[in-house]
Amino acid sequence: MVTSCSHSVHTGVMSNGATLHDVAALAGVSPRTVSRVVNDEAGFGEATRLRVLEAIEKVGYRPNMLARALITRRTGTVGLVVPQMVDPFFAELVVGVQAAAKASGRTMLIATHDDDLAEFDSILETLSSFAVDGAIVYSPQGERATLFKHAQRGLTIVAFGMEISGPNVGSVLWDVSRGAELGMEHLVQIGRTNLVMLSHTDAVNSQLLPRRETAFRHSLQTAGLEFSEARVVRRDPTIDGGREAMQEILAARTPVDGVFAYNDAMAIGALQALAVAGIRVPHDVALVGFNDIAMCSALVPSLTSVRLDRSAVGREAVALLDRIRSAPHDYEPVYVDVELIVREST
Amino acid sequence: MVTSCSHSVHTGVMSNGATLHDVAALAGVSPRTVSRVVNDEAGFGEATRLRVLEAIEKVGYRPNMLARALITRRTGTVGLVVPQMVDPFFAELVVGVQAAAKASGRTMLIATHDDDLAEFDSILETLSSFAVDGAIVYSPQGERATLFKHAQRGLTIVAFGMEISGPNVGSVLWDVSRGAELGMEHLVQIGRTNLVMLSHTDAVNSQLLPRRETAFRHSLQTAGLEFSEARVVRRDPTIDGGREAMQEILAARTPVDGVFAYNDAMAIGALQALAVAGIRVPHDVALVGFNDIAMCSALVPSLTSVRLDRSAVGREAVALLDRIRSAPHDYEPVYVDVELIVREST
DNA sequence: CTGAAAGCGCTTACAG
DNA sequence: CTGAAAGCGCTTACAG
Repeated sequence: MVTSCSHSVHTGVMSNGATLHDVAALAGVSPRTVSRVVNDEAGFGEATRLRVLEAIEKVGYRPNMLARALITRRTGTVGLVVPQMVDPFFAELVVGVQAAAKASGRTMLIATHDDDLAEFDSILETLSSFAVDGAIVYSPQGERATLFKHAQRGLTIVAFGMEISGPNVGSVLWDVSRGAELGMEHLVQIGRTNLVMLSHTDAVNSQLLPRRETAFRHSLQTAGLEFSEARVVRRDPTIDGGREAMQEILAARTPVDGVFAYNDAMAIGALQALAVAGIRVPHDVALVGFNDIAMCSALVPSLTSVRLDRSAVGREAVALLDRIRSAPHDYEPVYVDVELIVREST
Repeated sequence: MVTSCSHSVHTGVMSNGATLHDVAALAGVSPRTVSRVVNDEAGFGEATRLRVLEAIEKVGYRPNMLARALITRRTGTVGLVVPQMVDPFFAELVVGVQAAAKASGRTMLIATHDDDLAEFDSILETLSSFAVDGAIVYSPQGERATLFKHAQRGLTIVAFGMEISGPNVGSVLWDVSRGAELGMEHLVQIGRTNLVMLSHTDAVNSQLLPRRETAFRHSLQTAGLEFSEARVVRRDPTIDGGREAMQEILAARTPVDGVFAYNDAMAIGALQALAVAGIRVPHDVALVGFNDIAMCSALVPSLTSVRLDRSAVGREAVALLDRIRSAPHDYEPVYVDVELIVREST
């Protein structure tokens, strides 16, 4: 009985090739029976099962997922697509989704689109062609058409941070406005009245970005505090941007005892500018960040920030993916709570 | 002539299915000819080509990579496997490899193993079964056996940060010891004589970690400075760990005017501890970090650090992958230069 | 409890 | 310049 692998027996390298046929031949059964054993289908004798298992072991058989997926259209894999990983917010989001994917027994493959729409499209194309069980995505600039296109072609998609739903596509969001209000209410509650916001340069043009600014204005109004344009300074959402914005506010001698930052990076920059200027946090100025990246608790003083539960986000995304797959109807967007984590900076 | 797609014509959802056959039928040619056009094989008339292209457009045909890869064993995809993404060092390494992969026309799929060997093994298994063109990996704890196993089964592997080579596996490294020496030589050169090191807790047990400590001792010796155990404090390689280590040194009243940190996170922690203690950087104490994460230049004072060129690392890794694939012989490990980036902290 | 046949969507020799 | 046949490695009805 010949039981050698199909490929390159003589090369020595890459014993890549044992197939169902090789196992079947060695075990003296049909490929169909080996398939049954491999997939735990039941409908075979215990003796047969042992013989097959032994043969599998002997030839080092591993099922070819490509062949399997070509038929079943399932791979036990989910794609995760984010803009980038250098921002800790996304790096930590990945951890949350990863945990959920693992818990559901799936391998997660990650890709980054760097806010490039063509790249995003190409990534979804690749994931589609690999027959991933679904894609969990953070769309560039909240772009929708690409999502609908791939969903319509058969890719199950869950989008983060934007409201979208339709055949084969759903979304998981968090209430950014509510988060911003929590931060602002906290500043008011601890007695701060001269509040400023360090905002994102693009906050005026984008679909998604202005929500924190709107919440800032709204919260001032609710607290009976006065708003003026001088109280919002916009820069890149980075440490450098935050430092510059804070310096500009100090240079303009705008009265300030409370700062709300677009994100934690800007808050860290503000912390530096305040330290250099000899202004004490929180004694003279209280400071609130956004996202609660891991570094917030390691800063001196540690930073009060708005947290999104990334594990919850991951769980909800994977769960929604499964619901859509089992019945591809429209699903309501899922909301995940945000909370304010109060630390030394306030 | 019937030209409808193979699947679920009546569902409306998921027009997933146009195949070579559908295109061929519409264009009035054989599937073989469509395949030629799709793959730019040449050997067909211009008129035929146009007719096929039109048909492809009309039915929305996209080649099924699963079917193609089942035969060709190639996918135009490379896997990147790292421990995690929360450490900016890895997040930034991903950027470097991503750029190189894109430049070579490939899509990169990333996975994280979280230093779990079983997870690492399973990820390589998945990548293998997807027939990626190769895997670029940062092995957990420098583990080798898993790499050899998958390489032998046919997966082309390039490993980071460890010396390994063999059939189907190569490596790209950087000289950590040299980097540490550069940092130490710089501290000595600017006149610092009381040097301490903030080291990694596990630096004593591991294969990879002790190199920086060894370089620290060696550099002291070269400079004619005295070494004592009190001059090395080990903690978690985090901001908190760095702060604690620095605080311990200050509390012990160990004379110190120069600090070499295991990585940038520990250096940031040290910066905080020094600031709280009212010690000026670099006037009283000079500080050198390791890895040169992006944040180094945004700190106040900005942090001198040992930089690894992540773009170069990415390029070398992808290039080595191609060389191994084109001729799977043993290749010498590739070394990438490290350099010291001097900033305000020294 | 088990197997022979068809086929997933494509490419690879081979023949004209 | 073009096509009919075989087959990549597996699963899915179907038959016994």
